[in-house]
Amino acid sequence: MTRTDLPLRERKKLRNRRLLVDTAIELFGEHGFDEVTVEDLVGRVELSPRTFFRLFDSKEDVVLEPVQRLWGTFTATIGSCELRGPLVATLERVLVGAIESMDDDWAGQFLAGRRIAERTPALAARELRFCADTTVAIGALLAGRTGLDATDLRLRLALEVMLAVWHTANQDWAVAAGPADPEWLVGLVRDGFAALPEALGLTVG
Amino acid sequence: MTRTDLPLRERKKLRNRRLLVDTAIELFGEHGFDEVTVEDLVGRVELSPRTFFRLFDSKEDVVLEPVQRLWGTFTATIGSCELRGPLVATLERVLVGAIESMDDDWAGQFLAGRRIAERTPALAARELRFCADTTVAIGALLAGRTGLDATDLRLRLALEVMLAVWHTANQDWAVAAGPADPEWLVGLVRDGFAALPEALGLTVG
DNA sequence: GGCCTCAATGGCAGTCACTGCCATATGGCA
DNA sequence: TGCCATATGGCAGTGACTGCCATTGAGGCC
Repeated sequence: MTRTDLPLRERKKLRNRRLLVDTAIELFGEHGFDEVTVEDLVGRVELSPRTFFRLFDSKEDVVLEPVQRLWGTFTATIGSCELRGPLVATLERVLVGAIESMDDDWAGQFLAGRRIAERTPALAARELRFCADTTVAIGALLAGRTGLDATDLRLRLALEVMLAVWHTANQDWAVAAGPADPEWLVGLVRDGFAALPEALGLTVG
Repeated sequence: MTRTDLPLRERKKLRNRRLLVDTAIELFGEHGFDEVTVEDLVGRVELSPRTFFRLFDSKEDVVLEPVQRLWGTFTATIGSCELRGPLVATLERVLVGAIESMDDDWAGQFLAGRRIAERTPALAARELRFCADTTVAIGALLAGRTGLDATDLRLRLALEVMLAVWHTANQDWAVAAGPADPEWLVGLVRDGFAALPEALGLTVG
């Protein structure tokens, strides 16, 4: 029944990681990120603080694990995806694909983490950095595959614009009520990309 | 000769702030952000650590003071600027205007701070958050002035796109050699906005 | 000048995230 | 079973940051 493709030690480690993520999101969501210490958290899952910091680089990272998962698969996909049509369209396709390929429990964790991040500036900052770091990596990958220079302004702008859409979609998803539905997020991402031309042409006053 | 429009006590406070910013950028630039403690820093300017944390919210903030100054004037301007033509064009105009209205020593400090931030993840994250926070404030301001809903997708996208351009311009400015020239940055910002259509249409493969 | 008020500062003790070091325990394997 | 590699725990230490209280010094009033 249980997967045995990994040695017991690895599975134990992964189990502890998952347990910490679940418990952290639950505790932080209920009492607030700053009100729960690492010691509180590891006490709940019978681990030592020292071990926590071997499994995660920081207290923030445990909440942003779903974010890392998403961008990890995004980066993995971008290296082998089909490059057809406008680059922005490709980015949209890969992003949507990455969202749809996530585990069933990803959406709930991601959304819960995002709501915690919204009332915790330090977390919000860290999340922004994850996205920014990823775009740099993606830029290098794409430059290699397309023959463009990694410093090409258009390439970097296209990536930053993808982030722009991603951020707006995220905001709207976090606000939306109801259960965490990744397809809802996909719709918001699509809406964002579709609204780009109109946003650039928007005239006021 | 010296400005006397402020009481002595206020001037002293401001002088200490400026002194701390200057010294911090110098020390962090030479030895690295993580290698210089707050105690090291305040030792150089004969202040207590306790006072440092009353003048700045965090160790990071002292480096990002130029960033705050820029976005502060940007926000101040956006409340009273002329709203004509496409919103994105207005944002470009106000951003350029804000850069050009900075003090003479702003460019050097900003650039030095940016180069420190590039090799200090925590600083980069904080800087991203400043920008993100500002866009939220700007969004609310613009929504009030234009009659748009603050949650309007096109409005938020336009703001995020401005950030996209800003980030690329920043990267290029930090890489560029030579003395810190704000007009050079203005040119990069203009280039970024101008390249947006091409970036969105960019086709590869 | 002398005095009073209040903001700015300094010092101190404490919390908490995070790290290096060493001892211990436990899975993997012959 | 016994050996080795790795994971874990405990401990002591660093450094950012805060609350509290005593002290200093600016600004106004007589």
